[in-house]
This record gives sequence, structure tokens and C-alpha cells, in this order.
Amino acid sequence: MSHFAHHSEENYLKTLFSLSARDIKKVNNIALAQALKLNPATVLEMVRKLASKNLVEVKKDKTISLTEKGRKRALLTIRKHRLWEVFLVDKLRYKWNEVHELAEQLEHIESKDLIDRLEAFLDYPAFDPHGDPIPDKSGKLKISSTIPLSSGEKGKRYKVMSLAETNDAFLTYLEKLHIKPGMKLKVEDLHSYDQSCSLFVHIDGDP
Amino acid sequence: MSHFAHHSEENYLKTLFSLSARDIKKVNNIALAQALKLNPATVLEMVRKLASKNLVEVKKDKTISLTEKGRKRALLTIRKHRLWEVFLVDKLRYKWNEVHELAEQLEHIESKDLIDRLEAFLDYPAFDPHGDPIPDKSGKLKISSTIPLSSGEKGKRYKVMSLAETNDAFLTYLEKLHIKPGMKLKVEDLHSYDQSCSLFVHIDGDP
DNA sequence: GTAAAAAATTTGGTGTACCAAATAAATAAA
DNA sequence: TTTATTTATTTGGTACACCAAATTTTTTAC
Repeated sequence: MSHFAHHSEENYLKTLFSLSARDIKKVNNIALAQALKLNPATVLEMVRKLASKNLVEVKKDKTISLTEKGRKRALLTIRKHRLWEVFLVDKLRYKWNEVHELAEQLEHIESKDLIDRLEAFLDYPAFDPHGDPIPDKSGKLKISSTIPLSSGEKGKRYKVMSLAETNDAFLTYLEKLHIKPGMKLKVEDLHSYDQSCSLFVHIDGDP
Repeated sequence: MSHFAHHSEENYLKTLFSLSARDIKKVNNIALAQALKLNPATVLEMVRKLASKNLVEVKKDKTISLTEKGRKRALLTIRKHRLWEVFLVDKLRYKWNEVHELAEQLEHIESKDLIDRLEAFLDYPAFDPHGDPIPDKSGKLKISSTIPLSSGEKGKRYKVMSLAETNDAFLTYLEKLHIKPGMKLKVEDLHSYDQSCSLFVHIDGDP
């Protein structure tokens, strides 16, 4: 069965994409291994394989980055992931914080047009349930201007667009606070007593 | 990733189920290997693994059959397969003869309740687009009384319930003749000049 | 510049699921 | 029954995607 041939590759590309989006600093083997929760030896050989397929490139300083081809593949996988998430939430009535694992499986279904049909069925959503934009069928992504809440200004109001973390504990925590994408928050206070930055938020109505 | 751990197992069980349903004769290693399009050596070792897990049993005459546990697992996989087929046809507007390959992938998605939600979303369909019954969530299958068209009586009318063959060429052929499950056919003539049995059919309206 | 720490790489493994080809055992045909 | 044929099984492989532990290389600190 060659149906499932590219699961791993796609995971590597997707992870590389989101690492390069999130972090300013360069991604090395260790960082990628940590993000994927895999052994550095494993990651090393896979990166070589991806490099030989022209999907990633390794610079002289050992920094790993996507090629244009790799970036496109990553975005097409992300497209599948996000459209399936919309399906799970809008049609199967999952909560937005429950769908990540399932979408992780569904994104690997291989078909030329399944995902385009799904997109049409879902009425061409622009964002997934976490507020992240959905790439179009050619792998292009509209960038919306978002800032981390921690760099917001005290007293100002912001609309939650998307979430930097997608781990289950965090999503469940937000669920408990009734915070979800699209919601408006007012920054009450900002205080960074360590590297991280905590803040109080006030939940508004729906003005 | 252990997400995909049981793909092969499920394929073996499903194939064993449909072989035992179709054929009266006992299923041996060669027959199973042919049905799965795999090498007999491969099948042999997998059958041993399945036997050690109490999913199949091998009798003294080398006949391979499902245990009750294996049968249930097979039916739950078939349930997934058929519900996904309904989704693809009813919601994504695929033709009923195009969905087999995709459902083959989708059936392996692992989740306790995804498929139950899908079933609810689809409004608890009793049959898949090929006319085959959909097992319930406990793996039970309602048997409907069907006969092969070749053992029908000349001049009588029959409703197409399901298809014995699911290969693409055959499905495409039926598609060309506009024959699909639910349709009523009248047997014009029966003549078996070889082992197989050919017949002329007359396509009725929708009375 | 050298020692310590960190990162990269090599080496030798694992489990799953597959294969071809050789051999053994069972069945059928003469 | 003895041979021929078909099945079953064993043996020795492959590819993929992973790992731990040892080693080498690079970076950083002193």
C-alpha cells in the first residue's frame, strides 16, 4: 500500500513551516527534533532525504529551511488540516479544541480533488476554528495583520485571531475560560516578571 | 506515530470477512493472498500474528476464518468504510463508483466517536451507495434477503440491492449502463453457455 | 588557546510489513 | 503407489521510520 507513503515527510514539512513562522531564530536539527518529538538521528536522516528531494535545504551553518517546493507542500498539508478542522467543528459538532488530533490523521488522506470538494461543501471558509487562515488550492496564504496579545497595549481591545500554542492542555484551558477565536478581549494589565508574560483579560460582550 | 498501527490488520480482517461472505468454499492461505494481492509468505506471518491476537483461527485443514472478535473488528471497519462512502456521495457529490479508493483510506482513521458523529450527520443511513448495509455501532449487520440476479426468474422484476464485484472496471461499466442500487430491473432472458451467466435487462422507470 | 558544553553525526539496533526463492508437506493424478 | 502438482512454510532479504549510545565536530566560555 503506497497510500500512506508521505505521512512523515508531510509532518516534517509542516513542522518546519510553523517553526519558521513562529520563531525568528534559525531552525537547526535539535530544534526540529524537539518540535517533532523525535530523536536527532532520525531527524538528521529524514532531513537528508528531504534535501535530496529538494524539499528542504541545509545551509552552511546547518540551518534547515524549506525550499519553495517544500513550502508549497507544507501549505497544501496545512490546507488539508484546517479544512478538516472546519468540517469537524461545523458539521460534526466537535468543539474547536478537540479537533487537532483527528485533523492530524485526516490531513494525510491522499486525493487530488477530495479536499477541493470538501472546501466547496464547507462554503470556502477563510479561517479554521482556531482562527488560522486556510491556504488556497495553489498553496497561497492570505496574511492578516495579527500581533501577539502580550505586545498589545494596556486598556486596548483586541480580537482573538489565532493561537500560538495548539497543545491540548492549553486549548482546554482556554475552553474553560471561554476564550475562542473571533472573541474580543480587553487587556487589563501586563506584567512580565519572568521571560513569559502574564496578563489579565476582561471578556466583553459581542459589540 | 502509532496512529496507523492497524491498517494492515484491518485489511486482512475485512478481506477475510468478504471472502467468507462471498464464497462457500473454505479460505486458505493462497486464496487470502490472492484476494489481498500479497505474497503467501507475507500472509502466512500476518495470519499467525492475527491468530495470536485471537482475531482469526486456522483449522487443522489450514482453513483460515475470523473469530467472533475478528468478525466484529471487520464489521466495524466495514461500517467506517460504508459511512465514509455515503459521505463522499451524499455530501461531496462523488459518483457512487468513484468512492471506493477514498473510503479505503478514510476507513482507517482512528477515533472512538468520529464515525458515530458522522453517522448522525448523515442521518443514520442503512445502506451505502453500492446498496450494502451499514453495520451498527456495535458491529451488528441487518441481513436483507438478496439473491444474485443470475438466479432470478425470467420475466420477473428485481430491485438492485448491492453489487458482488467492486472493481473499478465493473463499476464504471455499470455506470455507463446507468445501473445503480435501488434501481428496478426486469430479467428479459437468461442463458448460461459457460460457467458465468449473461442476461439482458430492461431498465424501467421509477414506478 | 584550550577546556567545557552543545550540536551534529555515525553506528548498530528495533518493529512493521512487505518480497522472491528454496524447501517441505499435502493433495491429486497416473 | 509413485509421481506430479499444488499449498504451506522457511529462509534470507528489502524499505521505512524510528531509537540509544558513542563519537566527532562546532561553538562558547574562560
